[in-house]
Amino acid sequence: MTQPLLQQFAHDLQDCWQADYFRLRARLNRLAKNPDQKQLGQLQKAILKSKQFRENRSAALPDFTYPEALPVSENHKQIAEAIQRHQVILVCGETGSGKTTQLPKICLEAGRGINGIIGHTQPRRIAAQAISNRLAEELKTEVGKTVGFKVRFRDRSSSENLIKVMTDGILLAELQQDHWLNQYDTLIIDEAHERSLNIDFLLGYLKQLLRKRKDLKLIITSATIDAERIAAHFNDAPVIEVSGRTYPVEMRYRPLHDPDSDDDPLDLQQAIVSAIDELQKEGRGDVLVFLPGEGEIREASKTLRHLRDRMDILPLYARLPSAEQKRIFHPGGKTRVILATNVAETSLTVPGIRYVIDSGQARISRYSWRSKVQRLKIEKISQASANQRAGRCGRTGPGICIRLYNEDDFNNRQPFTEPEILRTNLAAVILQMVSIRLGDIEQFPFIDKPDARLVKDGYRLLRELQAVDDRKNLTATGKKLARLPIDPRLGKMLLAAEKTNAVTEVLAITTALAAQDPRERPQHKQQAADEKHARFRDEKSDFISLFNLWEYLEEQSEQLSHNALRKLCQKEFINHRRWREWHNLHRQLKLALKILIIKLNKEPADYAAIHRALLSGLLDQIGFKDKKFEYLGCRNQRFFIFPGSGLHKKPPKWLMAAEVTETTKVFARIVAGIQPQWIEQVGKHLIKHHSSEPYWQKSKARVGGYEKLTLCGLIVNPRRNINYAVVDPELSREIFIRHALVYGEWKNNLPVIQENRSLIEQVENLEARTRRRDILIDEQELYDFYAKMLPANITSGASFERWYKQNQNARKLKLDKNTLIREDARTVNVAAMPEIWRQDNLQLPLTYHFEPGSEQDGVTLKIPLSVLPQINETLTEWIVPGLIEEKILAHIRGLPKSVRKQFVPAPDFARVANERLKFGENNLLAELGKVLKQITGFEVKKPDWRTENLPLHLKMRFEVIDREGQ
DNA sequence: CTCTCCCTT
Repeated sequence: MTQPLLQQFAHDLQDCWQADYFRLRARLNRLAKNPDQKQLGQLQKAILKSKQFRENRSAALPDFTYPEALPVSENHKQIAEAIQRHQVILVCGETGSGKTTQLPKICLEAGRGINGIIGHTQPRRIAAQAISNRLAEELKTEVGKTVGFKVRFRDRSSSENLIKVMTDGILLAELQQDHWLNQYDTLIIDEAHERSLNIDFLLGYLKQLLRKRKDLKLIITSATIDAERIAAHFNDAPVIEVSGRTYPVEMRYRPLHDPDSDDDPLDLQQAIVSAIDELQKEGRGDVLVFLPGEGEIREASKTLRHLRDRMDILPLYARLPSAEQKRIFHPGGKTRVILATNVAETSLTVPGIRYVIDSGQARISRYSWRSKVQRLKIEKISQASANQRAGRCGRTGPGICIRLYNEDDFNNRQPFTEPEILRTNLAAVILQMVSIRLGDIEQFPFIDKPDARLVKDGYRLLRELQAVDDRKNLTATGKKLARLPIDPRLGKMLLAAEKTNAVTEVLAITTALAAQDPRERPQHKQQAADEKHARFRDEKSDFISLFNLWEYLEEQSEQLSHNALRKLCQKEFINHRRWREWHNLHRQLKLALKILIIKLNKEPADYAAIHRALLSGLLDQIGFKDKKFEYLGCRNQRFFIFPGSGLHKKPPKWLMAAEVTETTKVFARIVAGIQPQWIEQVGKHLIKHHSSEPYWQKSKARVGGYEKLTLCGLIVNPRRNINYAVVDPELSREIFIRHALVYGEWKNNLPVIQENRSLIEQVENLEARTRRRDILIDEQELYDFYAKMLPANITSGASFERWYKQNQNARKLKLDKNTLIREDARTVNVAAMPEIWRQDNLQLPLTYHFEPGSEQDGVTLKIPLSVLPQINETLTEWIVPGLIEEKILAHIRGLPKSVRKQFVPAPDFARVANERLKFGENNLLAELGKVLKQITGFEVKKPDWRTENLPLHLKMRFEVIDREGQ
């Protein structure tokens, strides 16, 4: 019963709308395994609805023709056939061939656009919008129906569209949601030769996708010169050449230094002057001069001052105030000389140019993975770029291009400009790739594979931003960053601002950093502009300056009409268009934050809250003022504050920079003063600790030490007190055991420690009394005893106490005397060294000290002042029994030589004499004299006895104590 | 101590 029904469904699926197909097929497969009547009914409805939708699309197919004047119209049949026959084709032809607008129509002719949408991508928003308008016009419909477009901030697309024009960035963003790009049945990637980051990523991705989606067609357009490489990347896809509708351009090479002439080489400015002279002889016509940068343009406009009454000298670069840029598109009566940067090469088309002068140079942005700095150096442009420049004068009639270099130079140049992917930081691309689980980036089929070190560096930045972990997996932060349509550094600032409660301020600032600066400085009104902008300026932070500007403009835009705001912007030197961009970006990000449930703070945030959040995205762009005006940054990089900064005159000790770029010098642009402690806190995960000097910190009963903190080589804190156990628990444990337990340098109330300590003191006292060093087991043995007993995590008094209280085993730490006394010293005669001195009824304490050479060495008798007169000094001569034999020996040895020789060997005489003496009875020397005479018959005369050279420890010391115990 | 190409989610 269900089987034929399922077959019918499978058949009907073929006629469904592409975007539904895969989803419905999956549902059908599930039901085939596990049939359910109710769900089958629902599926049937869904299939019918989708079929109907597709039929509607088919019915909406408009009639169209190809404009006869366009070259591409001649080949439309050939191209349509190629599309039907191949999955990928390349169409190349120069500008003016009409390929951009006609290709979508050719796709319709080839039957595309019904099952799914024909997606057409452009590098620039303005172009996408203009092309969709043009297409809608040619197809006699309104934008938004058959033809839609979608760019940032503006979406006029829907599933009704047969053709959807968008920026390549939009297609990439859609990839995040729909990895299969199921809503499209055809994709046209236009201007692929520009090889932007977006295009290279798309072309790599599409190569993989085409294997999985055999129904998807891909058309790539490119300049002829680049076509082969791209075709090769797509398994030698066919290349269809479409002739351009351009006029011939005569090339003239006028190098600065002519090898055939003895003249001195010209400088660039002189060369421009003579080129203009030469071209004027060819007849009237506007001139477009390509120069590397603003500086050269300013200089050239000065050099060409003398031509001003005959010609309009017009600068043209991206940052040019909008009023000045408009003059380019509204020609006056005079001949125009337009001094332009690369903007005029691709982004802007200057109408009516007859002559081009090409300096052959451009500022090229290159990111150095070695120094992590972006460089903007003047370089020689490629052949492709030079040809593009020359082509700018062949659009309305034959033109002449003067190259300020020679033909050999041209022929020796690189054929193509290096694609952006080889010379930029890849963090943002990698984040997107990881987010859509593209697997190993090394395996990704890029047309030009970026250097492994560049990929590694991109991961490095993502690690620093905590977007990926050590194993290159996306973290929770990384997932959020991938969903924010902004540079990962800036996204990170926003996420950090949630924690510091400064989202409102940081949102305004990050969007300002992502957009272009709306502040204008017209060449001749710089001072006036600076004065107007001065009131927003903050002396500590350029970021705050941006926020001040934001607040002002927001307030004004709420209060004023559109026109009034425009006028205000003009008066205040604010580029209104850029302000709109900033505002739109802000709105878009605010919405994205809302989706992530990140709330904006109502209360103003303070400086620290704002800048700590900003710092989290700029941790590798910090600097320390090392010399006057010169900063030392990460990896020993030195840099200067950009002169346009509000901090330029008052440089702070520590700063962070939104950008670090090398031009004539390494400059930090948009900077703010920071506290080094913030770096320690915000950059915790990147800080390297260099610990040193562990020591026993008696007051805290732990091991203290010091550490130096560095971040990417920069010393953030030269010397910080630390708990050493955190960095080296093993060593700390050793030090703890030695000082706290072995040496007893720990005050505490734990009985086991107290008892062990007093036991050790007893044995030490024994050593003092017996004047020996070898009774107590040595320190190492005591250390080993504790080390064996203590768990590895005991590193301080506190951790010891915790363990001791919780662990019955800890009682085993109790020492006994046998453990403490060395085996060979167990038979020490202690009685001969009494601790109490007795005289009649008097009992006084005797203390012992063993430190030869010291005043305190020997035996000390403590006598209260009150009993001092009662002390029998004669008795004290006998010192203590344990020392008397040594004292006798010393006395014998102290005798004059002639006397002394009667008692050789002296130790034997001392021993025998001692045996015969009665300890403590009468005067020691008198008794000794008697005994010696008994033994030898020799009488020692009284003056021969010397007492002054006797070692100190053989004389009783007296310590008199007054009533207060002093 | 003094200045920078261009895009985009």
